[in-house]
Amino acid sequence: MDLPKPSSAAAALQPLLAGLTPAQRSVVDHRGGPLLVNAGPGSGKTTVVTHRIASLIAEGVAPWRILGLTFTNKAAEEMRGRVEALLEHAGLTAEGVLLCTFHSFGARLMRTLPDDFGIPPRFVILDAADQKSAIKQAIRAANLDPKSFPPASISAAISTAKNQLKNAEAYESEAVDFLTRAVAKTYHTYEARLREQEAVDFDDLLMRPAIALRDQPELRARLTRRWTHLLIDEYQDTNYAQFLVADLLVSEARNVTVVGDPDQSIYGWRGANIGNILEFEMRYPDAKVIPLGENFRSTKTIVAAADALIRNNEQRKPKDLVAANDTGQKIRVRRLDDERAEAQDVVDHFREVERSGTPWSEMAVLYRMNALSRVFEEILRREGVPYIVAKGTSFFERKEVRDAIGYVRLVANPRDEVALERVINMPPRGIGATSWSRVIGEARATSQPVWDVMQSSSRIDGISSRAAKAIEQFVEMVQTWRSTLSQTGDLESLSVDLSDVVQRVIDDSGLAVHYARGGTEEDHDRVENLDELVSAAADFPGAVSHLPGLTDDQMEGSDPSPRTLDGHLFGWLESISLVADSDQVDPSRGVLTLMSLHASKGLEFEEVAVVGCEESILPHMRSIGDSSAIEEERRLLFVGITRAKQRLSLTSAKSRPVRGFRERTMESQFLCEIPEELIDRWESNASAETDSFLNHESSPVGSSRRGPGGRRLANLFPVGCLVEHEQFGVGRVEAIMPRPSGTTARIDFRYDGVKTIILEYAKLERLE
DNA sequence: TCACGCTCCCTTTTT
DNA sequence: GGGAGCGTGA
Repeated sequence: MDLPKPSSAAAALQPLLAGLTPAQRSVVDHRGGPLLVNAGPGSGKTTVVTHRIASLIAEGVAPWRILGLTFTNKAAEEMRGRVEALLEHAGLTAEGVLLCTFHSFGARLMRTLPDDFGIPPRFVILDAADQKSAIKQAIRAANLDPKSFPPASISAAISTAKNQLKNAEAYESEAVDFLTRAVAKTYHTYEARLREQEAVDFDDLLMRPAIALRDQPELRARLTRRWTHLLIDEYQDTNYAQFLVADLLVSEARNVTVVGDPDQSIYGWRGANIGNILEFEMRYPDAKVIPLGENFRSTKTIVAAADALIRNNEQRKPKDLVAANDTGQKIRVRRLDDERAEAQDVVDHFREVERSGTPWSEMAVLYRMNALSRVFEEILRREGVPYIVAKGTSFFERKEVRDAIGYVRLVANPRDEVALERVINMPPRGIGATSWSRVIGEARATSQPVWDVMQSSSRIDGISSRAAKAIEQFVEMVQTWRSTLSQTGDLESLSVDLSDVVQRVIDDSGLAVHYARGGTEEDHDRVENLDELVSAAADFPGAVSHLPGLTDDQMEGSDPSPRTLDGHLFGWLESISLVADSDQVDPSRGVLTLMSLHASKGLEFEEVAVVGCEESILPHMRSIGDSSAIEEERRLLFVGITRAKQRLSLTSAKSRPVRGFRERTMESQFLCEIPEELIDRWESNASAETDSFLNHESSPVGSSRRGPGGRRLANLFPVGCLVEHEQFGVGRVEAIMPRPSGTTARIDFRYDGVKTIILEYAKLERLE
C-alpha cells in the first residue's frame, strides 16, 4: 500500500533539511521507535514537527497513515498549512494526513464507530456552560442541595474522575465520605441524563476513546493498523486519558514522536500530568531523546530573564536555555499607581512602538485572569486602537447567541434537554416555570424523554390548556424545522441551507422580534449578533466528521464530507463546541491581541506586556502556600515571557479593586527572581504610593483583612503563639521574616509539619 | 406568568 | 463588580 518513490524521495528530502540545525535535523531524520523532543521555547518545535511529517511522506509513508495530535485547532491548521507548503515544492500532497486536536479526534472516532462506543453517532457535545447547567440539573435530581454542594466543585470532581478513566460505578466504589458519596450520586444521575439526551461532555471525548482502546483489543488492533505514525504536540500538557490513547495507538508500530517542554506545563489544574513527559523514557526504554535548547525567537535578554526565573523551580530537570539572537533591549518593569495607570502606561508604550514600525498584530497584552482585560479594553476603545480579546467562545457565550444555538441544537436533536430548557420560554410564550416543572415531573415519573412527553402535553396532570397549547405549538415548530434535514447537496449549497435553518430558527422562534422590539442599544447589538451567527453558518466550510479506513476498506477515502444537511449541521455545532481561545488570533487582521497567559502558549509576538505582576494575581491567590502550585504559576510567567521576540514589559499596579474594594498590592515575588541587570525599572513616585491610595479612599477599603504593612501583622503573630490556618489547621509560629514580597512566617503545623507562608495572604487566626 | 429589583455570594486558568 | 437566585407587584 505504501508505494515508495525512491527517485524523488531523496531529492524531495534535501530542501526539508536545509536551514536546520544538526539537532533539528536529527528530529526530522529519526526513523523507527519512540522519540522525545525536549523543545525549549522558540527552538523551532513546529518547524521540526512539520518537516518531520513532510519528510515521512516524501520518503513514501502514505499520508493517511500519519496522525498528528494538538491542543488547539489553530495549531493543527498551522501545521497542515506548513506541511502542505513543504510538500508542494516536491510535487507531493499531504492529503489524508490527519492533524487535529485530541478532542476532535475523539469525537470523530466516536462518530465513525458508533457500535464500538455504544453511542449514537449524532451525539451533541456540551460546552462548559451546558455542562454546568446539566450538573445543576443532576444535583437537583439527586435530591441534593446546590448550596451545600456547589456545582463547580462537583463538576470539577467528576471531571477529575473522568480524566482518570473512572466511570460513575468506579467512582462510587471508592467513595468513602459524605462529599464523595454525594459526588458519586450526582455523577450517576449526570451520566444517565447525558445518555438520555445523546450528549457527551469534553472529558468524554478523551475518556471514552481511552477506555475503548484499553478494553477492546479488536478495536485497538484496527486503529493501530490504521495509523502507523503518531506525533503529539505540547506533550507536557497531556492527561492520563490522552497518554493512554497515545500509548495504545502506538502499541504496534511504536512510531511515536512527542514534542514538549516540561517548563511550559501549565494545565496541571485540569489533570495534565507532567509525569507523562518526564517519564517518557521510562515508559519507552528504547526512546531516543533530542533536546532542542537553542532559542531562535527572543533576544538574549528575554531568554536570560526566562532562564533565571525558571531556575527557581525545584521540581524540574535542569536545562540550559541558549539564545541565538542579539542582546536587545532591557525588560521594562513598571510599577504604577493603579490599574488604570498601568493600562495607560502599556498602551502609551505600545503606541510608541507602533509609530516606530511594529504593527499592532505583533503586540500582545497577557494576563493571569480574564477580568484584567476590562481596563485595557476601555482605554483601547477610547483611544481608537484596534484590538481583539482572544476569548474564542465569547461570541458564542452571549445570551442571544446561546439561545439561537439552543434552537439549532433542538433541530439537530430534540432530546437535547439542556437546549430545551434554555429556549422553552425564550422569548416568553406562556410556558412558565410551573408548567415546565410539570412536564419534567411527568417525564421523570414515566421514565420518558422530555421531548416524548411534550408530544402529548395535554394529557399531563395539572397543565393548563393554555400551556398545553403553547407546548403543542412549540413541538410543531421544531418539527417543521426538522423536516428539511434530510436534504442533500454539495458543501456549498449545504452551507446556504444551514444558514437558512439558522435564520428560520431566529425568525420563527420569535427571538428576532423579541429583540428588535426592545429598542435599546443593547437590543440592537443582540440583533446584530444574531445576524452574525447566520453569516457564521453560511461561512462554515464543512468538517470531516467521519474517519475513513476504519469501517470500510477504502483507506484514502477521497471525500468523506457530510452530504446531508443534518450531517453538516452536526459538524457546525461540533466546530462551535471545540473552538479554543487562541483560535481567534489572526495576524492578518492587524489588531492588538489581549489574552490570558494560558491561551498564549504556542504563540509569539514582537512586543509583549505581561500585566498584573502582583502577589495574589501572578502567582494567583489560590496557589499561595502550595509549592507545586507556585511552580506552575512560575511556569505560567515563563510562558508569558518567552512569547516575546523583541521587547517585554512586566507591569503591576500598587492598588487594584478586588471584588469591589480597592486593595493594596505587592509586586510579584517572581519579579525579584529576574536579575536586576536585565531590567529597566521605573516606579511611580514612592511617596505618591500613599497619596494615590488615599485618593481612592472614597471607595471602601477598611473591610480588608490584609493590613497595609508587615510590621503590624508581625506584631499580631509573635513567635511562639498558637495559630489556626484555614487549610493546615493548628500550628505554632516558629519565625517571622520580613521579605520584600511580604511578611513570611514559618509555622509548625500539628498535622502538616513546618510550612512557610506569607502572612498577608494566609487566612490565619491567632488562638488564645 | 413575567418583569423588576433586591440581596447574597464568589471570585483562575480551558478543550 | 457582577451574576444568580429569590421575592414582590402588576
